[in-house]
Amino acid sequence: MIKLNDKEYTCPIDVSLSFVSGKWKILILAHLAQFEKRGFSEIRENLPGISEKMLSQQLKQLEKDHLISKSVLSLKPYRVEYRLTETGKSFSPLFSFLSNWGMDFLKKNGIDYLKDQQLYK
Amino acid sequence: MIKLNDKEYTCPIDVSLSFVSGKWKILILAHLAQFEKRGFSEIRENLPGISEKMLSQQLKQLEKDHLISKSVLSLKPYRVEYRLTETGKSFSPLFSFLSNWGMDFLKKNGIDYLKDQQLYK
DNA sequence: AATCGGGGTTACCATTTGGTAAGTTATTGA
DNA sequence: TCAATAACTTACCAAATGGTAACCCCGATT
Repeated sequence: MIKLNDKEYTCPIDVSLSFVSGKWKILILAHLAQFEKRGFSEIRENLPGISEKMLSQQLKQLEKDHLISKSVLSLKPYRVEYRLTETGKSFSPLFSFLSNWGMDFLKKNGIDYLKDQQLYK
Repeated sequence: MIKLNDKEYTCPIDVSLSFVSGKWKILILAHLAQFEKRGFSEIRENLPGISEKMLSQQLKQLEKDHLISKSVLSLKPYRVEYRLTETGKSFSPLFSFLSNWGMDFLKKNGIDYLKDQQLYK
């Protein structure tokens, strides 16, 4: 067992997973990898089905883990901006692998995601 | 939204994640990627903390999703062997990325996993 | 004055996930 | 004969996760 910050990990993969596991984390990170900077509602609109509570929770955890950073653009009215940190960006190969794997799988099942993308509005 | 087999996915990444999300799945797959073929107890011993119930559940799901295959070597006594299918093997880049990312992170935190491995018996 | 949009929080509840412990069948070794 | 090992299953319970809905402030638009 590996011990770090009072937590135990069975192996390095376990360490990595502790950052990105959670129902929406990878999806949020991948979105930010694509768009550079996004507001709360922009992220929400890109993840059909996520509730504001969930989004808020996951963003907080990602921020705590230093994978994303939040800038408050103005207090009144309250406007924010989320973006990946360097640590967050270091997961990019993960997002592209998962995205490519998923597109491959879809293709084998008769769905051409890239071609049909306009259908998924 | 992408529809496949009565389920909905927000994007290709979501499709990929549906196969490998779950507390122990990636760890089990990565172990099988390393060892080719393993019995039930061999896997369990490699994942400190997993219960037999969990291992049994996760193996069943992985088998149902065709990421691993199970061979029954003998009925009396009951002996089995698990290994990755070709689909399972196609996730290998994922395992190596996560493993390398984890080792990098550990190194930045003063832990040299490769060097200290013998300590983690 | 009322509504919309941005960016949230809170309370409550249901579902899912995970943990513990015990039981099962069968063989091998001391 | 007793214990250990392999490969599970089952029952019961606790904790974590996730969903719904309502509520908050604030400013701009209609």
